[in-house]
Amino acid sequence: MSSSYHQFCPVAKAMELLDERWTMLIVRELVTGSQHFNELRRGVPRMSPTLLSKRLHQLTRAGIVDRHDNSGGVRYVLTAAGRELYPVVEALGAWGIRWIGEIGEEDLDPKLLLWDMHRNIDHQAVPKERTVISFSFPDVLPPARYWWLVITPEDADVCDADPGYPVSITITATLLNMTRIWRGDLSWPDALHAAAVTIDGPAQLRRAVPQWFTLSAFAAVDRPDNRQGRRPG
Amino acid sequence: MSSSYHQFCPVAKAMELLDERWTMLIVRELVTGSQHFNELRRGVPRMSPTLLSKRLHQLTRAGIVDRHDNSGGVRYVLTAAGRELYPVVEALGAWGIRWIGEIGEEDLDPKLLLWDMHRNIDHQAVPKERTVISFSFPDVLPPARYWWLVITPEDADVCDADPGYPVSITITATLLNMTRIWRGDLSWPDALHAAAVTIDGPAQLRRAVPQWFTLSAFAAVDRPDNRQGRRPG
DNA sequence: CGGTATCCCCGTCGATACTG
DNA sequence: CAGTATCGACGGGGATACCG
Repeated sequence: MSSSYHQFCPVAKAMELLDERWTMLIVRELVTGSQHFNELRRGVPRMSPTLLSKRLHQLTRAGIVDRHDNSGGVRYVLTAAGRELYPVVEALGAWGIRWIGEIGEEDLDPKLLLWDMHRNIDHQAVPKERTVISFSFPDVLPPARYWWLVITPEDADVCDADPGYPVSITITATLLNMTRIWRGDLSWPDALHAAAVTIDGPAQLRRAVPQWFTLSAFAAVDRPDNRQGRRPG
Repeated sequence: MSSSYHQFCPVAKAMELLDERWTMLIVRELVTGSQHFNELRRGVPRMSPTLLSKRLHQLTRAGIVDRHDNSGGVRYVLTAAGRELYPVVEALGAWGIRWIGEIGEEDLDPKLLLWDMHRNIDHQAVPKERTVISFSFPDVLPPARYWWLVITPEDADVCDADPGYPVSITITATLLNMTRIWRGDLSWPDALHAAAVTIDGPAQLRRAVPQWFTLSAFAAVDRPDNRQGRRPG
């Protein structure tokens, strides 16, 4: 229970509910479409389950989230009030991508990156057959260096072990560069031209890869001044 | 120093800087135009000076605020990055006013209310001569029951003691109702009609009073469903 | 899958007093 | 006016283990 600011200002009243650590990130996850407890956890892996549980209770009491216990598992769903937090998340993200360009070593996480990417695949753009993308992050120590994305027209799965299917495309990049592409700090064309990322596989697929991913929702936000944004085209 | 979320998501990076207690309220004050330390304090009176000082340092280090030490006193001014937090404050306030209609006894503060009102006077609408408005909050215990607003074409001052000038207008309302008017939860016409507020003074001035105040920036936000908003006209 | 229980540390914050 | 100094309590939240 966060304490009150003792102010009638609506900004203060809103922040009483939202300024606690992790809360906005949970809202972000819910806005993104996660609903199940363990699904939410994947979006905030460094949060303890106890604390996540507590926050979900708080958000429920605040009328931002509804807990549905239908058969099929428990689902946390945004209420009308919760859905209207979208502009807040949007404004925060747009500001963050514009003004916090430097992301540290500590902020990088291949699992989180793959988890984000798998949620933002343009299934229209991917081949009808099962497509397996192998990711290699040469700068990451072996347990987390190799990842696979298994994409079908209906679904996408993240694997941290070789799923066994033939690999269609291999993407090699430092974790930072792959993250920068995802965030829109670096465009695919620029990255390929500078050899910041390498795509291996049949030429036809290789050229198509950038179309497969809808990048971060904030990738398209304009950057201040001359900072690198997504290149048109 | 707030700790990191260890996430590359721009929402997380933004909240690392903004999710600490009081921080967004200071940004709100800066956006509103306050610049001097003790001026900022008036907007967040329950914050200790130590903590305000700490937050201002943090915001400065984060590149959100610049500290100007020109002669004329120290001024805290938003940087370009800081100014761009306006949409965040706006989104938070709009959400808050829509979804947090209940404000408790604890959130009411005549000093804060008068401080807000004095910053939002339409000097075009107020008579050319010095205008003194006396406020009376019958439900508030005497030390804080009576307030005065001394308005000139250039300036407006809040007084907690009779400034001595002849009073032009007396406004009487419970602190809650005056606050609800200020927030746009209750319109002037509705409040007057329901006798939730009383305006005493010359008829000509009485009718003009509602024009003198630009209400809270969030007063005009639409309310969900049938909740009371500002009445057109 | 969907959480609770427990433990303990350390940082945050509030309160108050004081200074250039 | 523009802050610092100091101090203590509390509770937030991280870690880990465990349960239905």
